[in-house]
Amino acid sequence: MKKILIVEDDQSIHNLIKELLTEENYQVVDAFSGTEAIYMIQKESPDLILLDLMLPGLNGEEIIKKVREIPIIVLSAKISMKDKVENLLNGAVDYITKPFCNEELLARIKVHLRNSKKRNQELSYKEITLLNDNYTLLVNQNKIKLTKTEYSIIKQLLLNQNQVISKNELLELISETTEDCDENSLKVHISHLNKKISEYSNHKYIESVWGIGYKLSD
Amino acid sequence: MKKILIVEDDQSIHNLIKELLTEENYQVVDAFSGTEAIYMIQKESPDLILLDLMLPGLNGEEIIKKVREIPIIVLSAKISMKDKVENLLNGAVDYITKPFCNEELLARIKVHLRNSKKRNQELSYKEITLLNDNYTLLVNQNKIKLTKTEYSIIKQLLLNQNQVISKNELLELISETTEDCDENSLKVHISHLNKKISEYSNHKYIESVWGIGYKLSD
DNA sequence: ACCAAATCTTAACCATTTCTTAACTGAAAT
DNA sequence: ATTTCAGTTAAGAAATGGTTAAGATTTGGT
Repeated sequence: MKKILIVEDDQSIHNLIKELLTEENYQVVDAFSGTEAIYMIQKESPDLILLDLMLPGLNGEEIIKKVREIPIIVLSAKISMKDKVENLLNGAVDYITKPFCNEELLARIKVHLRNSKKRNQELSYKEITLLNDNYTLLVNQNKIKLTKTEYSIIKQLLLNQNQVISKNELLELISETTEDCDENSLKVHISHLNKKISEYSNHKYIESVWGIGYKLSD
Repeated sequence: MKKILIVEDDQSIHNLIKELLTEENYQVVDAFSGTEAIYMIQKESPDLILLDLMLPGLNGEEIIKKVREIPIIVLSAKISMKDKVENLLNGAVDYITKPFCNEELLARIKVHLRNSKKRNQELSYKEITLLNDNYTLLVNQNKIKLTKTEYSIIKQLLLNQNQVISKNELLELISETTEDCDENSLKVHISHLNKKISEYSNHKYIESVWGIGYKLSD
């Protein structure tokens, strides 16, 4: 049974959605403010989030930027194209304008739950494992805290284990989270990652492919 | 660079989208009918498909049912909720109604490309195999690291197994990656390649064709 | 709204890899 | 035999990668 977090401060809309989802056999978790949403995400780790944008506490946009692992569908009365595009680019997987049709909402939820199967698997390679809830990397069972950039990089490498990831590809990925990142920066991040990993392993993990990019070493 | 297949029979809409995507640095592949779409999917294995529903040949709905691995965004003038919901449930990842806003289309494309993972195919000839996107050549199962120039050369030869590749052709190819490469350079690169391969094989692979260029030897 | 801490970028330096140049040797064509 | 092209090798040039530290920016807590 899939768990869905509803983040919506308007009581009547909230209940409407909750009823709809419950009828469809989803497990529903509630949040009525931005801060409560953050708390519930950590506590319940839902499979999908329905997110209103205008919230007390923390607004929706900031939640989108924070949350990387869980698909977020924005439900908003804001119909401006700028809002829509911005939120999609920032990390939302879908944007539905209110008022919406129940069937469409359910269909879109199903679409994004279909994909989330892949997302929730633990990523491992040899002695390292990336934990998907927080920014933690296990190296021979030792926990290492990663920054979000380091996390993005190692995740991308783990997702494509036998491929070289070009520097540009990595940069694009990173610039989703941090602006203004060039090859120089990337070098530094990779260096940090290798240093952190090497504390608990003799194996060199991230290998450069000269002039192209990086890959996990064999 | 991501490859996107546009399936749309209306010439003007097709071109409009193609222009938009090309500007954004996507590689575009075209299909103007359902049957052509199926053919291009197999031949080109695009990373994403933009699909019009009303098509000559095979209609869009059937394509959605056939294709499982590649994300499909439906572009349709059909605005009925029934159509929308049905296609989403059948396997499309998104549904955009025409006329659409360019920015929204681009944003939604990005969303669905975020999730998609490209697969790497291999190029083989006798005992050698080029692991694509890995810059590694297998010779009798022994891994050999290639530089990007060596990779470009051997890849081109493997792509045209029974043809002689002229020196100029190879030079043009190489100058994409490194400037200032002349015939002398090319000689050296070929020599390096042959040397590397010969470590694990008695067979001579790259053969010169006097005055013309090179080919894979029989 | 402020300050402290964490994180990211910039820049400099050095090490390493790859590329080109060039000289020499060997092979093919006329 | 001579000329032209190919293959090999070594050395120097050029480009890229790794490391580090400092300054800038962002984040988090009070």
